[in-house]
Amino acid sequence: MSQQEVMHEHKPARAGGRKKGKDGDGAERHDAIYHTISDAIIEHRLRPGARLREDALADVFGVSRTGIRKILQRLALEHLVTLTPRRGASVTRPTAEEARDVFATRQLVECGIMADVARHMTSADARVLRELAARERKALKSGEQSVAIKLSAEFHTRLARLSGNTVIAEFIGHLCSRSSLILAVYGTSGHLGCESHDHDELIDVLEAGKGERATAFMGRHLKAIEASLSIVEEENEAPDLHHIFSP
Amino acid sequence: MSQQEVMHEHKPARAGGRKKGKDGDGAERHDAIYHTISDAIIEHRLRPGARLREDALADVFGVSRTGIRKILQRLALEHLVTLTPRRGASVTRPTAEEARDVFATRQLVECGIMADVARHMTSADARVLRELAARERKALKSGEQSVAIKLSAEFHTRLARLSGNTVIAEFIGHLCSRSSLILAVYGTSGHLGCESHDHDELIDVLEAGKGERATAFMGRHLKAIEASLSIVEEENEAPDLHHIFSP
DNA sequence: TGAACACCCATTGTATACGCTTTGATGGAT
DNA sequence: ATCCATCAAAGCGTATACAATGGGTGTTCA
Repeated sequence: MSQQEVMHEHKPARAGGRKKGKDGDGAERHDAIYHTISDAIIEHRLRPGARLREDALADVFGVSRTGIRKILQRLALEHLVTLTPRRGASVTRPTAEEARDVFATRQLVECGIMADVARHMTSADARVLRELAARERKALKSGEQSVAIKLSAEFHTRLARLSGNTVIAEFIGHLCSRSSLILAVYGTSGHLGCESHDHDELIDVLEAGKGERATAFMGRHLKAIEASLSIVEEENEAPDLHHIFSP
Repeated sequence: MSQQEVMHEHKPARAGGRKKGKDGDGAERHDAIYHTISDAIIEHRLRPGARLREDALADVFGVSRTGIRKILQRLALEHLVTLTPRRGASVTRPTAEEARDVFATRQLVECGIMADVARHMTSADARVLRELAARERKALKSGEQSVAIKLSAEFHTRLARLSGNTVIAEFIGHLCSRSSLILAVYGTSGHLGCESHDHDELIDVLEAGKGERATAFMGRHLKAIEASLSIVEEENEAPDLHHIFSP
């Protein structure tokens, strides 16, 4: 019900296209839709469990179901949405096990690239990252959790890209997206995501070229995030109506 | 070509279908096709660069292009095929950089899970893995490189699954598939893939619970594989004809 | 009154048709 | 003779139509 407002930018169709009026930009259009939906999920404007009906999305974005299906499949392969055979798509609700595995994996890979990142980081890179961290802090302070969460994921993703290893950077990007989902389900309302100044400190250490210290710092940082969650198996599917309404 | 007989029943669709027999297997059918194509790529029966035309595949497998497109997209997201906008699909030809990144990543993650694998491995697991290793050695000896390559990838993938971390295991599976492609492009005809007895030795160490030694062993193992390749940037697409013909 | 069955609707799965882009060829002009 | 332009064909991109399934609801019988 609340996911409706996500798609405000209706779809002025492709009327205005330049030169080749047609939809030469069709591919880009799909990519844009993908990012719109993806962002909405990462920012928790589409909560886990939310259903994503194909023709609803189709006419919101002004494309046919064919294109939407393609996008949903892509999201499914990234584990952001779950495709149940005859039931359609819905935003993935990560299990406790998945949550633990994702963070264990992040611990391994994000720590593992810190040395490389420290080696490659330029002052320009540091500036961009600090800018991100600043925006994140500001969003956090002004209560815009959605924005803060997305910025945090983007920070980690960009950081990974500095390792120079495209393969692992892409993977870390996916892990960060999934982490946003995990925060949505298992996050305690108190503090969410990364501590305010952790990211800034991390940049300092990295810019100083201290790879080993950065590795340790990232390890603590991720552990802190995970510790702030309450990852407990909730009574899945067909749950606890009894438990809810009994007292 | 053994899949031909599958397709003669062109698409009487589900006309005559026995009651529900129907396409409860529709999804499974697509999955089967996916694995068929995927295996063909991993086994080098479809070499990098090979074009995969949609309607050709469609009528080979007796489904419509719609289903094929879905499968090709999935393969594309796993980097096994490359989708060029108006030109269709072709088996990915990994770049040298990609090859290096894949192996660097494998070094990090596969070594990183050895401790967990050593902890979880049961004698039953060891038996299964030894069986795989034996089949791989046999295939290698009898000159069936295709089979050996696939078995090697499967060995590493199964091993990763023993870590208990589904997320990282899936990732490693993808990396192994991509490695098969890399072998196809950069492999020197001499020896390919894993040394004959490496896998057996690794199982011994793991079964003995020596996590650290297993980590080191895996590190050497992967390094040996990478060293057996000749990863050099080949003049990619429309390259340096100038450079080639100038002197 | 409760449970089971049947029907209907909502929604996905699949195929096909059409349009556009690109590639390769052929013919004409310089 | 070579180069360029126009045209034809082939293959991908998108939309739409149709079939089938599963769930929800209403009704009926015990």
